[in-house]
Amino acid sequence: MTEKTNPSPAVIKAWARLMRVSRQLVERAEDALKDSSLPPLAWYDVLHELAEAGEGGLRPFQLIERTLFAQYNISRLLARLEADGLVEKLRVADDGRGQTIRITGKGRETRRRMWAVYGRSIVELVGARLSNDDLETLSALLGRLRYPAALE
Amino acid sequence: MTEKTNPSPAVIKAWARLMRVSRQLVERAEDALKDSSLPPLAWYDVLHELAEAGEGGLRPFQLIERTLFAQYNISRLLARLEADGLVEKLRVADDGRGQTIRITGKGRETRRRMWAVYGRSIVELVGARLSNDDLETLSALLGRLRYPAALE
DNA sequence: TCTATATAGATGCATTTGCATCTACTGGCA
DNA sequence: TGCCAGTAGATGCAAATGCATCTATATAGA
Repeated sequence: MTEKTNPSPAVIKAWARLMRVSRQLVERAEDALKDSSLPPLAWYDVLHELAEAGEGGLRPFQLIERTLFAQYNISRLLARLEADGLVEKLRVADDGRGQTIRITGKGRETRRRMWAVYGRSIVELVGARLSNDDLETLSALLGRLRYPAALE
Repeated sequence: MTEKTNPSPAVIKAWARLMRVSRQLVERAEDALKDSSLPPLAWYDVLHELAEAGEGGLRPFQLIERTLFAQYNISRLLARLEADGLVEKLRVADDGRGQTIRITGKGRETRRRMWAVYGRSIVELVGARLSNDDLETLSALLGRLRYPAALE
């Protein structure tokens, strides 16, 4: 007996909707940021992690773990953020290869302004369309699609 | 009384999971295609639409409607597909501005080979993790997040 | 200690995306 | 017919992404 490898109509439908809806939502959130002359979502993700990390900051490889960006992507994104004065790079004492990234005051301010727009998008695009119960259901279902795989 | 614009924790959680999971799934599906030396997902989307359209083909603007790609993106994607011999561009009689895109035999064959890999990814990543009922529930919830907005 | 291997992060180069604009044709209307 | 706004699609240029590789430091083992 072999493994089943042909997607059922139900899986295909769910997959297609997931692909389509997630792309649409990202696009709309990005558009909202652009309309307010704010940086793209990727910047928010990084600033958010750094803001949560506080004054201790984070190492780039920790950002990679948390955000799913590729290494070279983080490297250049941080360069842009630094050029904009939103983060600062600090030499780290016990590892000469590495650095610690810390968000600056300007970075926090930018994050705050982005959140005002981004949060509004989230409410409009999702919050206004699903009840609290639906949201819980959706989160639970998506949670089961995460990697590394949760226990099945 | 003003509109609520601050996302609840439940919305934020659902949004975050949707963003993260969809990105992970796309990435894994893309990786599977790459591992088999096949073209990226975007090519599949277009070839799929064209295969469904049959011999009559589709106009580029119809592809844009169906796939959500930007106009310039479709324009260049079609150029690449044509260069690879997967589609052909036909002058259309009643509109001198436009063209009709038709999938070739090689295009159909490529689509078939992509589906063998892509379909398997879909099964592994989603089909194996959710029951049929869960899939229906997920599709329904995502359906309510589509644009243009379904009746609410 | 010396060497080999692994890890942190940067970067050169090709490809792709995004934006704005351009060309070509259409269709409405005076 | 002649003009003009609108639509279909292509494209120049700048920015971002992906891939492979590179440098520098760290760590493990002979």
